[in-house]
Amino acid sequence: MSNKKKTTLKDIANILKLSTAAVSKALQDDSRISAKTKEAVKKVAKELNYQPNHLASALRKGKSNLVGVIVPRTNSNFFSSVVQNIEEVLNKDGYNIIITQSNESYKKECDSIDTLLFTQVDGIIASMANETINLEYYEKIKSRGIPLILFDRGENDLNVDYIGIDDYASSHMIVEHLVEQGCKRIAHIGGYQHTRIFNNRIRGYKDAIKKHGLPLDSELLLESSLTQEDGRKKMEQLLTLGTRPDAVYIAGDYAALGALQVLQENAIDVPNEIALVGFGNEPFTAMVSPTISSIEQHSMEIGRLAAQTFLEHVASPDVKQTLNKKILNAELIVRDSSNKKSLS
Amino acid sequence: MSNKKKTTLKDIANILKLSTAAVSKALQDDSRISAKTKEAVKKVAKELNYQPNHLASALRKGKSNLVGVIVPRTNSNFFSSVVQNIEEVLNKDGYNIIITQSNESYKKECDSIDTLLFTQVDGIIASMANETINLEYYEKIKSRGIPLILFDRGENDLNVDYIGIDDYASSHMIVEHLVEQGCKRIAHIGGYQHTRIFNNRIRGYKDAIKKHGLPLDSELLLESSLTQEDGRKKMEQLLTLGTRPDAVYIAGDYAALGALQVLQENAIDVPNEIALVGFGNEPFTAMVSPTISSIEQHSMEIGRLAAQTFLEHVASPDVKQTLNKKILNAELIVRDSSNKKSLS
DNA sequence: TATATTTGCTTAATCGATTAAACAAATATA
DNA sequence: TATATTTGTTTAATCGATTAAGCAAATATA
Repeated sequence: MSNKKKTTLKDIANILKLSTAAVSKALQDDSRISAKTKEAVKKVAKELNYQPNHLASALRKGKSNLVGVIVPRTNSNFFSSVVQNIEEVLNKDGYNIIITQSNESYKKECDSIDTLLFTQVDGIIASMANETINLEYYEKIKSRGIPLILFDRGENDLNVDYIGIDDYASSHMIVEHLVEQGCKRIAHIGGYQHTRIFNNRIRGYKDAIKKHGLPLDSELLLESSLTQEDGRKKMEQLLTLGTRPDAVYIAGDYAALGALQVLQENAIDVPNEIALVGFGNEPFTAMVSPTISSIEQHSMEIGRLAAQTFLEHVASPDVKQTLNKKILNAELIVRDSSNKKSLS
Repeated sequence: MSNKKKTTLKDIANILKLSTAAVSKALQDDSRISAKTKEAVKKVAKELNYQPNHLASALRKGKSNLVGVIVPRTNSNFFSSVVQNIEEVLNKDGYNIIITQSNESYKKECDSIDTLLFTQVDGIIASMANETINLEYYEKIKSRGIPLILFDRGENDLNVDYIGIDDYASSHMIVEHLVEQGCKRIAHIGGYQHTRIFNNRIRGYKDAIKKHGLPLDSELLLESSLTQEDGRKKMEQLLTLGTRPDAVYIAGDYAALGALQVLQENAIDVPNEIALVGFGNEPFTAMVSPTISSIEQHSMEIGRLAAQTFLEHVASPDVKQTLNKKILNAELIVRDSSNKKSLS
């Protein structure tokens, strides 16, 4: 029925009365094998539909040509796009990727790391879950001696390569933009303080507010999980304030969407009464009404750089990994939710 | 520096003056190994942070405990959710999954299949790319003798397990609903005719239209790639008709969104002038204004069933795979875009 | 012609875990 | 006491590909 027996080097060798070594070398175009032999081997290999057993060669060579990728989730455009570009670059160099999602859970992330190490990946490219504070499992990757590259959500303490945007500067851009729009009381719904990137956004927000001589009111700065639901909650909270803000900068697009919905339910004019800026440039920000201003993080470039960084490490394995940051400039996409001029 | 040498069975054996065989068996709790030995082995294994080499055991056992998953893309809520549930079920049984995306490209899909077979996966769970017509690569999976399970986008001709919703019945539900809303001229922007599920939706649409004695006008039935952009195009096309439809059923949510935007740009009242129904119940259908009615495909259940089906095959490997369909009932989520009563 | 080099292949070890088969020692049964 | 069985372990083969080392034949160099 189904030709279940996979053909091996041995099968080819038997047919041609050769050793498996000769066959192996022939398939690798070794210079010490004659042209006729190579030709014959390749012919038989094709006829028998020979597929090399990856497990065997990986075991022998101590190299699996697989790279693990860990993302918090795949159903966001940012991560999906990063992954796609990592794959594109690595495929060209003969690597394949294994994607795992942590679902923002620390436990799931640890499991993912174990799975990937278990599968003997040659390296790991990861963006950390929101929950993750304990770096023990990431140290495990390092101690395994394979390259670890972080993007977007990273940690300086790990002393590995990192690719991301300048979150601090992004906050400045946003505040600057809102000030230009005439906003005088700018709130920030930020991510978790303990996550480096969100902390940087918060710092950027604070410094930019100070720089422009605006009120840095503690009730204007909220910490959020940045889900759509929590965006709603935090916006409702802001609306209960004695003096409402006239602009809200939200560190994630999903939360921004939730916030926008609350504003609309309360018949608040966006952007004129309250302007809104999100972060991440998820496709839906351009779909909803009003469209939401947001920060483009250059996911494609991040993916490509992460992959290239891995390849560099493979090329020179003796170079010890250290903290090596590649910071990209983010871009503010101004849309209706914060563009008063275009509406008035 | 980094303890690069991974500890192997041999290391443990040397320390305890045992054979690797005894160590291997001790770790597997073999009944022929004494309690003391087991204890000693496990203690040393823990101290040395022993991690079994998956490649070696997979090679020897002829089983990798890896399952390949192929999806058209990961940045859709449907596929992301299916994948997540597949993973959940399989992890419990000691399997790990490798996700690959075809990006709706036939070539990429073939590459994915090669990668997965190369990685010696124990089975493949897939949803086919839109482009895919040639089934040669899928036959390759079958001839390899490993289980192949299809979901959502499948093909009867492959004679394997399939999990999905009843697309034909879903179309009936939608048409029925629109008729109830008083619509008399219902258009359908469908997917590619050659893709089975879209074909079924088209057949369902046609039959339901006939059943209700409505006009089955060829200009009301359009074939689309179902991207947001193409949704726009096709809706613009419908608006140029002499007699415009009073309802449009679109076989994908992204295309439905594009269509909605066109309607809004043309100041057409949705749902009263033209009602709209999408397909897939992507989260954004509940986010946009008006919210879009859509079909919920029970992604979680599909994922779970797909994984369970794989496990069943593993449990009884001698059972030959045949066409075995598990069809779930879909659910119509009525929202503002097609609910005239709630608005008037 | 004698020696050196190249060519083309084979032998055998290796990667690390698993497992069938063998075997000695301890214990049980007749 | 002699034989059978159980217990606990070792030996050795195996999975399939790779590769260092070896070797004979062909060709080149002195």
